[in-house]
Amino acid sequence: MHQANGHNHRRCIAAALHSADRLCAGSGTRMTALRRKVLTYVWRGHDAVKAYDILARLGGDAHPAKPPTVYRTLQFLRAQGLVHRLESLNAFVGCPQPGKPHEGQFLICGRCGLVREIHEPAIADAVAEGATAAGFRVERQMVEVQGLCAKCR
Amino acid sequence: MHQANGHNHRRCIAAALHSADRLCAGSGTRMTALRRKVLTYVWRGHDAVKAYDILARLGGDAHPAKPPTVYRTLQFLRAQGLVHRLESLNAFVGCPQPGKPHEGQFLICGRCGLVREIHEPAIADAVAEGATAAGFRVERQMVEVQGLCAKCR
DNA sequence: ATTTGAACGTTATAACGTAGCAATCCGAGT
DNA sequence: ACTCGGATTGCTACGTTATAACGTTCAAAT
Repeated sequence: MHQANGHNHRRCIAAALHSADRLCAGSGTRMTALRRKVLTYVWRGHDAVKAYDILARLGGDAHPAKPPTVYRTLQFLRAQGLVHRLESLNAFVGCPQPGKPHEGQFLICGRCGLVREIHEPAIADAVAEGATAAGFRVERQMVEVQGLCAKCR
Repeated sequence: MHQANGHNHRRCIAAALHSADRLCAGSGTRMTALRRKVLTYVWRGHDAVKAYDILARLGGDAHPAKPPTVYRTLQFLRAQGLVHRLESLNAFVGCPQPGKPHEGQFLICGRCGLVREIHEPAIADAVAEGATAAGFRVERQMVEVQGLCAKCR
């Protein structure tokens, strides 16, 4: 436990929480207990998390949380760049390098659920160029790749 | 009407229906009245269509259609390559060049809703290369760009 | 201590999508 | 023409994803 996939996952979680504190301090926002709880759960692994799974984790059975609680919190975390939404899965994943604004690309393993975020300028540039050639002004790129990760292929 | 955006849109619809007949004939499937109706509605313009909008159009108010009818039909049209799903919009759009299997990219205008499908090998290649470099085996690429079209920018 | 805006709670509902089974259609083979 | 079997469509019911609107609490700054 905490050692799966050849890495100490506690470090991943700790790094995410640390980045969160840093970013909130920098943006004049607050890293509250709820936000920390949600971010920690998003980082329970390197796969994507469903909003309603988070929901079920908050408050337990007796006092379940309501959808807006989770969606608001996720929106905050996304605004800070701490979490990304995967459009093709309707799910969320922690950003391993928050802080720098970036056009990330996501590799999604259909077998084990692993989500790997990469930042290839060649991809972003090709997309920007293709869009520009078609007369489009780009505001946001969404690049998601379904496939098999190195371990599962 | 039918002349908006500097083109005769009836030709777009006619071309889509013709491609549909051709593809169905080739694949041993049937282009039924329902499928024709849905495809025609998807092609009512060059923007994306929501499943429940199609639903509302089928059967009218007195005898409304049910969700499975529409989703099944859309799935069929997607399998034939006649329609694509836009993951970032939860919506559907007609494919202007059905028949050839392809890795398309979608440019979505946030102002007028126009969806333009492009096929830039440079994008597909860059994505494939980035994924391969990360050890991933690519099965499906999803590239969707939000922005402003030439007219709206 | 009071103010004030952010954060969180709650109810209700909208929007999106699928499982499973029944009825019907339609074309191939007789 | 007839019938048989698979494809297609209809339907009920339900599951999943997401947001609107408003009330309450909390915490930092004056």
